[in-house]
Amino acid sequence: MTENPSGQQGRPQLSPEAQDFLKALASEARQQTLMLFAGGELTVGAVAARLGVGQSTASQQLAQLRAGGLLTSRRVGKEVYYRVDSIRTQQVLDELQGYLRACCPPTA
Amino acid sequence: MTENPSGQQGRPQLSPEAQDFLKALASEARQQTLMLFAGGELTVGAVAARLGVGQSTASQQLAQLRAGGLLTSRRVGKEVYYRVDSIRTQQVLDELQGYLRACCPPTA
DNA sequence: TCGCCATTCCACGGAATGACGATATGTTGG
DNA sequence: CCAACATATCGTCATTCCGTGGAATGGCGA
Repeated sequence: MTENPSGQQGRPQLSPEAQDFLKALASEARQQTLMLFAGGELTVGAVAARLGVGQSTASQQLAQLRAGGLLTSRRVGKEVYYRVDSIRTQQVLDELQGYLRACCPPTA
Repeated sequence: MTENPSGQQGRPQLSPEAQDFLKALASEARQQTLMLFAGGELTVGAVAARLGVGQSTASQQLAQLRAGGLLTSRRVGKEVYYRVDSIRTQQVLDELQGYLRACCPPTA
């Protein structure tokens, strides 16, 4: 259990999205996946092909990145295009920065 | 494995420290641990007591947070005091921000 | 309606993580 | 030097995570 048996400790003040953001980026595989989007939009199939992984794997990774606010998706026909969500990414990053300042004031 | 047979995709451009930073913060338990330091310095024993975990567990968590650039340590007698490393934390955060901008230009 | 693409769920192995106890390292005091 | 204390490290075990392939579901278009 990564759990807290006594449950006495308070919970983190980070939003669930920020939690997912960190988890999404903490994986080297997902960092690489994210880099694929430097060129623009990509479909699930395209990502799977470039990474050399199964289609369901790609779909899951993309879902995690989307949950973390790093990607958005848009359905075009039968295909779904993913792309970077710069705005939300920046927002979460700002939240993170605020969290770190709150927890650890640059005092002495 | 997380390997890439084709080896075409480069490795992540994030520094090892930034990697550790993300991994350290991706854990809810370590987020809580970090919050303990809002008040100032703490020894390993104090952290273990407050978290209600074993001494070795606390030591390892603190080591991970230190590896990620979030904490520094200072030895006083037989005790080791940990505290937040605001400067390095900010540096890593900046690197992260740069990485995200690089991978995902706010194009269209 | 049929076929395609994507998503979701399943169960499975392997790798990584987290916590613990025991032990090693290091430091202070007697 | 030795004993006692605080920390670090090591070995082990349980749990979680990751990626896979396969199958079922849903949406959309021909």
